[in-house]
Amino acid sequence: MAASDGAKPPLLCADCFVGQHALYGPTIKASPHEIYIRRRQILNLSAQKTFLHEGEPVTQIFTLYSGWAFSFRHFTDGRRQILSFLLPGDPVILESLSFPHRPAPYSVKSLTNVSLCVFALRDMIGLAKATELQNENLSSAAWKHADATSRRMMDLGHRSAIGRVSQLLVEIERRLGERGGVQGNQFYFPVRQEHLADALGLTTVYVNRTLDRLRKDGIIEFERDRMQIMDHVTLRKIADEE
Amino acid sequence: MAASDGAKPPLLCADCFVGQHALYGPTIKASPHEIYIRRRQILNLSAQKTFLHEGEPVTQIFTLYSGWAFSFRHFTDGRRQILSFLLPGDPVILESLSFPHRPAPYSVKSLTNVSLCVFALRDMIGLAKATELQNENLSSAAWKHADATSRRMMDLGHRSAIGRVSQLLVEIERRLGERGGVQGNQFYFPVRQEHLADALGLTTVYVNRTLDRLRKDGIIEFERDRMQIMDHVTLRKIADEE
DNA sequence: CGGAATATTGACGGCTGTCAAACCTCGTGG
DNA sequence: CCACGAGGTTTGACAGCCGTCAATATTCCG
Repeated sequence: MAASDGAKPPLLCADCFVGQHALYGPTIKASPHEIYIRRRQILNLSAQKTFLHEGEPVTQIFTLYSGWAFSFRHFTDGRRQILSFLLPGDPVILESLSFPHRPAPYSVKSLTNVSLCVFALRDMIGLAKATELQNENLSSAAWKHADATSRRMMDLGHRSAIGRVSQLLVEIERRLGERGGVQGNQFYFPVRQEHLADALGLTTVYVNRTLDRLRKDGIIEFERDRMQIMDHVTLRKIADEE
Repeated sequence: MAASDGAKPPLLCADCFVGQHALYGPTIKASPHEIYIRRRQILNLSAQKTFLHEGEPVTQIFTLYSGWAFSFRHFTDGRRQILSFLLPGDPVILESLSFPHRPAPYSVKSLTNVSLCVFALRDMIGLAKATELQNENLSSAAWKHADATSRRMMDLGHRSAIGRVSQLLVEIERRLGERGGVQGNQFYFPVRQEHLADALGLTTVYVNRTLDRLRKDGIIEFERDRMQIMDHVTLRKIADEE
């Protein structure tokens, strides 16, 4: 099961459920000590803390052990675009493994209390080069992430509000489900409507109307911090077609 | 001056104006032979040919010597998103240097007749690793391209039609100008309104109305294959603010 | 308990898509 | 040299999605 909000990582990486599904999965299974010795610290942050800043040099990368976060960029006029939501187990700023000398292409902010396992970028580049399997694994993850982000950005210009919202819900449920974060048909969802608006290129008012429509049509149920999907088939259909 | 539509590259890379401004600039200046021996062929294609296919393995990368092309992806419903326009001198599928084992993340199609200098991906990876300066140059170019694409995709959700069109025109004029492709305030522009629509997430009808508005306001002039910018200040202002 | 953050609802208007038709340009074949 | 057809551009009428502005309700948290 995914680590819940505020939970602390185990002392030894060998005992870490999250790590075995993380970017360094191949290594941690074969030799957890290799990860453990590279973990520089465990960082516990409260909600609403920006711990990676767009444009600044990147010297550390992270694994989000527990809690939620999100990556974002600012427009010149101050609005922000949320690029992706980061769930427990997700790597943070993985791109820097491929482009170690480039400044951060986005900022990252905690949405809830989070625990982060911190690694020096230098160490992890060394690890990546150590074995071909691990290198392929990291490079593959970086590529998939870039691909998914680019595809989502594409969608913004072409889908209706209800399609965008549905797509995001389907994606989040899938990603949470892969790591045991879904109970029955509901899951923890600490996302405000303002965050949805910033992620989907909508206003909070229209996000609210769209969620309301999905609720009135019996497709979802939700309250603060909780999302429940009542009709997966229809939600997926809307996500694909609208 | 940039190579014009249909022009053929010189026999020797040492004589190539385009190459000196291309991704392998540092090497070609110091030692043009290093590039020349890696050029596998010169490929001449007519307009409307797709020469790189999304999802297929990448074994060759290109420099677009003359003519225009564009990169794109398809949505499940058949619509397409143009990711970027490729101008004379631009590298094609540069990302593969960073992710050599990944399939192509997009397709590329010629807009006019084009001449392409073709290199084996393997050879260029070798070149990149040969010197630190060249490696940094290539990595930097790949990163900048990814950054620009991501930023443009972001914009699509947040800017009005006239803002998007203006931004694209400003960008194209800038990129063409950097390589001598602008005469006075006008330039060759072999882009159909349908392509603009696919790049900007609009319909052709609305692209037409938007261009018409810019023309009636005295900001641009255009006809088939030619674009002229009459009022740079206002165009830039619209591109930035709307 | 009080204030801040978040969610909800209503009224209104504009931007943009859709559908359709006409027009124009260019290359091609007769 | 003209006729023709395909591709591309332009214009009109209309509808609907979504933003804006504003007010109110609700929940959270100190």
